[in-house]
Amino acid sequence: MLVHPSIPSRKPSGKTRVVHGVVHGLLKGHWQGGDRLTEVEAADLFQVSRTPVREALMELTSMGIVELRRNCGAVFLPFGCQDLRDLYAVRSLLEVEAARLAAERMDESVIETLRQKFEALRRAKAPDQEWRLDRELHTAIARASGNPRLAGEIARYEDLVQTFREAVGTVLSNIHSTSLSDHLRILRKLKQRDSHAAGEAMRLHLAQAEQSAVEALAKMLPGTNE
Amino acid sequence: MLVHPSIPSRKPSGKTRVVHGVVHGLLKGHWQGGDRLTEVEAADLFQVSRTPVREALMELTSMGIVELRRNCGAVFLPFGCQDLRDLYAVRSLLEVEAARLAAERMDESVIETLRQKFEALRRAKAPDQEWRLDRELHTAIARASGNPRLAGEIARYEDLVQTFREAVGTVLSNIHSTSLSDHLRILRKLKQRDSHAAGEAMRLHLAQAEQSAVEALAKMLPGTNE
DNA sequence: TGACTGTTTATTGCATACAATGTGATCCCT
DNA sequence: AGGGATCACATTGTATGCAATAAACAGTCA
Repeated sequence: MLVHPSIPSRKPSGKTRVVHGVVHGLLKGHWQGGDRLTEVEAADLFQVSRTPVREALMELTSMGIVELRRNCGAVFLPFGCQDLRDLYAVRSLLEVEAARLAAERMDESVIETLRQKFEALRRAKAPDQEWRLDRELHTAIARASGNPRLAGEIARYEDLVQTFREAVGTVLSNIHSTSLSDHLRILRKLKQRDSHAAGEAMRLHLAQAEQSAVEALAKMLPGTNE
Repeated sequence: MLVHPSIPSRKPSGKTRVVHGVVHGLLKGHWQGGDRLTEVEAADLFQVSRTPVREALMELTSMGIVELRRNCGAVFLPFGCQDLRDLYAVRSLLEVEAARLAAERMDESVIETLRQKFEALRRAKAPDQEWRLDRELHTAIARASGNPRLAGEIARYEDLVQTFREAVGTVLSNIHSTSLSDHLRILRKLKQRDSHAAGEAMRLHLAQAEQSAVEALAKMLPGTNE
């Protein structure tokens, strides 16, 4: 959804700080489902005015983190391990379909693009770079589906998990060892234009990612949520 | 996503007016994909300040109508018949999965709820009421999937098409004649807990809705977009 | 002529003040 | 004491001004 400006390195905007701060607090267990947060509370908490807070709360609403209620502040939606599994169920639904559609439309130029991105990912060293290239690969597959709106929804979920990662720092990192072989399998099936197999390979990959994410979350929320 | 306050009848907020106005203009062909709209332009156009305009543009971004670019204004994404088909492809993906999951989890109380909503829909007279009850039925099925996030995504798409309807007035109305039998079939399969059949019934229903919507859009955009 | 740099301008980001609105409590009347 | 109207407060919605930033442009030096 957001286009990355070349070499960002910009100071994050107030809105971004609030979004990250709220997600951070949620993942750290400072808030739970049902808790309320008004605009002035958040503005005071993060030392910004209400304007960026409003924008942040709207973004959090569209992310499914909070729900805005008139004159009641933003109320947190439940967020435990089961909710994370639900999230990955939707993400998997979208990305599996994209992989299926992409397999049917594969041509040489797209295959070459994906191959290059995979090679870049294989050569990546720093975790930050890995995450970025991993995301680029998924984005490329989503675009190859030929359905821009589907690609957009997938990008929303990539934004979401990226926000989670950035909010907790780069803690949960060593996933890519298994992930490389997953990606290789997906690309092989895409190259063969085997729609069903490509979808299943993507499903398997996301199931792995889900398991890692749920385990990481379970460590962060020791018993506070379900 | 948004909870409807009891008996709304409120004056729409400035943000809402801008969102509706932009969507209206888009559907009327006043804007096309690639066109730019800055905050001050929109504020001048709709006679409100920049604050509600900003919020409206962000909502339009999350709806996939425009894309925000720094210091470039909001640029419209393409929106023609093919884009509408893409939209329905995603909506169908989500709602078919919800119907499948719901079928597996059906119990007596949910069946009774759905039956009541269907009866209400069957008895509806005014088009407004029909749309509201139709949406309530879809929402109930989505909730019955047991995946709140999936239900939330479905609600986003229901918001989207509702915004389209409201933006053009209540023009495209007489869809429900065929829709009633569709809904009856879906409910029958759900009641039988036949996951696959329920999903296919939902897919068929949305294919009908897609066709109606595309035809309506084609009439509104006579050749301006593809 | 062409590229580079300083300046100007357009546009967004943020803060503050104010208006509108809903909510809850209090107080009065019966 | 109970019910209803009223008032105070909390919260959101909107307008406006200013600051920050990026894009466009022109002017200069090679």
